[in-house]
Amino acid sequence: MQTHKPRITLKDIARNVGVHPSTVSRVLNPDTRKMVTKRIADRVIHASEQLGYRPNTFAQSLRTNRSYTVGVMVPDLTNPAFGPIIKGIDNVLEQSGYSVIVANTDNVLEKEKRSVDKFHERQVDGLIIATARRLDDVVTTCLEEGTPFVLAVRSTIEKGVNSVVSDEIVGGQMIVSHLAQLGHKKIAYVAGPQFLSTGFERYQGYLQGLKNAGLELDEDLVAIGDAFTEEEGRQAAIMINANQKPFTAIVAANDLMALGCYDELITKGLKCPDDVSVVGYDDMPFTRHFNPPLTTVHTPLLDVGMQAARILLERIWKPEQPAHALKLQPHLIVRGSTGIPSSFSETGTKLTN
Amino acid sequence: MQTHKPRITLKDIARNVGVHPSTVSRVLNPDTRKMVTKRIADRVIHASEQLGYRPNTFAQSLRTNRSYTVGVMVPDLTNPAFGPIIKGIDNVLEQSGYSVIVANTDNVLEKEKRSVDKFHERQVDGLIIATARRLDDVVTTCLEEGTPFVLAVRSTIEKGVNSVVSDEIVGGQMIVSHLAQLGHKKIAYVAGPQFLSTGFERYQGYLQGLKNAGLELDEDLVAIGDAFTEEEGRQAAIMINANQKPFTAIVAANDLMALGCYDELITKGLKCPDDVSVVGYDDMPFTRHFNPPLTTVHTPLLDVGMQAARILLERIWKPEQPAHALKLQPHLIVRGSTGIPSSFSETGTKLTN
DNA sequence: GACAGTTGTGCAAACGTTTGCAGCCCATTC
DNA sequence: GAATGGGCTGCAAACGTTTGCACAACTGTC
Repeated sequence: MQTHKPRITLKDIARNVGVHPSTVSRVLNPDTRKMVTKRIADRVIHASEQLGYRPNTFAQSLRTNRSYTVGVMVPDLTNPAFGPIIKGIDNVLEQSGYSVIVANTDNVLEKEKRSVDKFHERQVDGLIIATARRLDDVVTTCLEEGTPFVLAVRSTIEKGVNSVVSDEIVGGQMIVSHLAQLGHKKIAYVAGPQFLSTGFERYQGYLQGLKNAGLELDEDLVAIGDAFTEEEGRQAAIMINANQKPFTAIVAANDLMALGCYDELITKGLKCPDDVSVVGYDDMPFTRHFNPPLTTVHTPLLDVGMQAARILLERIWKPEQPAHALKLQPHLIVRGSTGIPSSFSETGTKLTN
Repeated sequence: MQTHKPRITLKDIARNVGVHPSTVSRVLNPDTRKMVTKRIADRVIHASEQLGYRPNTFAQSLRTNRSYTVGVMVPDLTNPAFGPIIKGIDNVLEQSGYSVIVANTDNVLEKEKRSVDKFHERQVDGLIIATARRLDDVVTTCLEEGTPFVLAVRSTIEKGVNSVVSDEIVGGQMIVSHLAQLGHKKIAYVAGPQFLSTGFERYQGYLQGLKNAGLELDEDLVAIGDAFTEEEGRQAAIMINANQKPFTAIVAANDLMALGCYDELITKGLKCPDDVSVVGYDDMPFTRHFNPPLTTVHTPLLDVGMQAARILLERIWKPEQPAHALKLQPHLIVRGSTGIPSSFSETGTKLTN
């Protein structure tokens, strides 16, 4: 039967010191402390810490309409890519006294809406959205309602939104350029969902990369997955294989899908990179330990989180500022999953069984 | 220049319908709805959704002293083990209308204290703590203050705390038993921090496992890392190697440390599992893709999160209930990193270079 | 010594809910 | 028809802050 300590309020301190609660409030609030005599202020401060005063954030928020709270929406917490992002966000926000509320939406629209509703109810001061589709209801309503928010990782087609993403198109190009340089000519593509900016733009990067390298697009070597998952990656790889066209490399829209490709290659008895090279995207944790270590594009996830948080803070402070669309530069990390194409598999012989 | 919609309050609805705000409140609150006539209730509900009413949670919380918010403390969000846990927590809590505030503490005590302070200020209804040390100031103060909380993954030595963990001792035993069955006799151990229950109990399980198998402990084959990280795992493996005692298997206190061991084996030119078998712990995402696929103990991380959340809810509802210490059963997942010991490496020949 | 100006403090309203209490109305009962 | 009682609704206080305003007490000037 534990007895909860009774909450200490401004009134208690005031009574203790012998002043009015409003004076105590002024002392304890940095912005107004200068209004009150140092002598009294000291006594108030002393009393407050002696009594163990903790402001009641509800009362504060009710009065001021600021919650010092931001909402973060992520599609899937089991995807290791999102841990670092949240960590980055938390890092910078907690330093400014903000707390982060997370919501895992499982990529389902219904949940996203519910979450953003909940966030509104809770009067978050701002939102960081990592779930955006290229055209996204949730985002447009946030825009209309004037909620400060910034997109992370995924952007939308509309302009004038705060966002911090990595330059996916450049990333896609880098990959193809790397493969072309190794001598690959038949480069398959396992695309991510085209309704996500990441899926779409990486694919655009791939197309541009082909053009740059003077290679031609073969649509039989492209398959589009419905989600950024291992399983979808595997299915896409299966579909490409089913077309019976020879290829020496396969680039996947993210690391998870690349893993799916690994699986399919194994079941087909193909060795990576000897028979076919594979490259992923994201450089999520531990990709270097995969078998083989995955060549991928590194996106600075922690930075994405931190920058998103910084921009959000700016918007919260001065909402009228123009939107800030930040593009971080990705870079290619070459590991063991890419190599010189084998003339063997290039003939397609092995692919048909 | 977006014009924020003015907030709709109970008073607005009341005026609209022509009743008193308190009546509106009673209608909108499920527990009290039955108090008011259906006819009026319907009109209130209609008006409320037509006006787009959103309750002000601050006012509610201020009045009721319940925030429908819980705090979650994790040591490191980049560790993929914690994503699933948080997801599990979020899943069950959001269904009951709770929001989760996360704090990443980087394993530093200072931050943990700050976080828990912050949580108190925000009047969270409960805490889920995944950062606990075996003796932990933060936990004991929470206990004294009567804050409802439950430990996840890591427990403390004191009894009478709510917790949901996996049975680490059994897990440790299973590993040794598996290796012994394969014929291993010299089994090294890369221990985690002994001030964490996971580190400590897994080691105890290892010791017990040796005893069960009739094997003797060789302290030269044990090294203790200061953190559950790749780097610490590598360092520990280096120390064990430095002792120049032969061994055919090495069990690491978690998957990350096992990866560190992989690295050290590679630099020593040893093959896994041909020369030495390696076992991890946790079965974090993608371990099956490692090179070689890591034999490990699966701890049901998602379940841990979900159960922790459920228990927390129970405690919030009826705080006087006795504490609930839940132990989930782990199970061994055998993959490619363990095999029959080679008599070759057993002689220690290769270990000395 | 009256005045204006400055500085510091108290007063009270307000933020939007919830909830015990009081009172009204209507139906039921004798 | 009066009394009893039960079902609905309104009233007002309270939760703990913040903040515009009023006011008191000084300081300095003419």
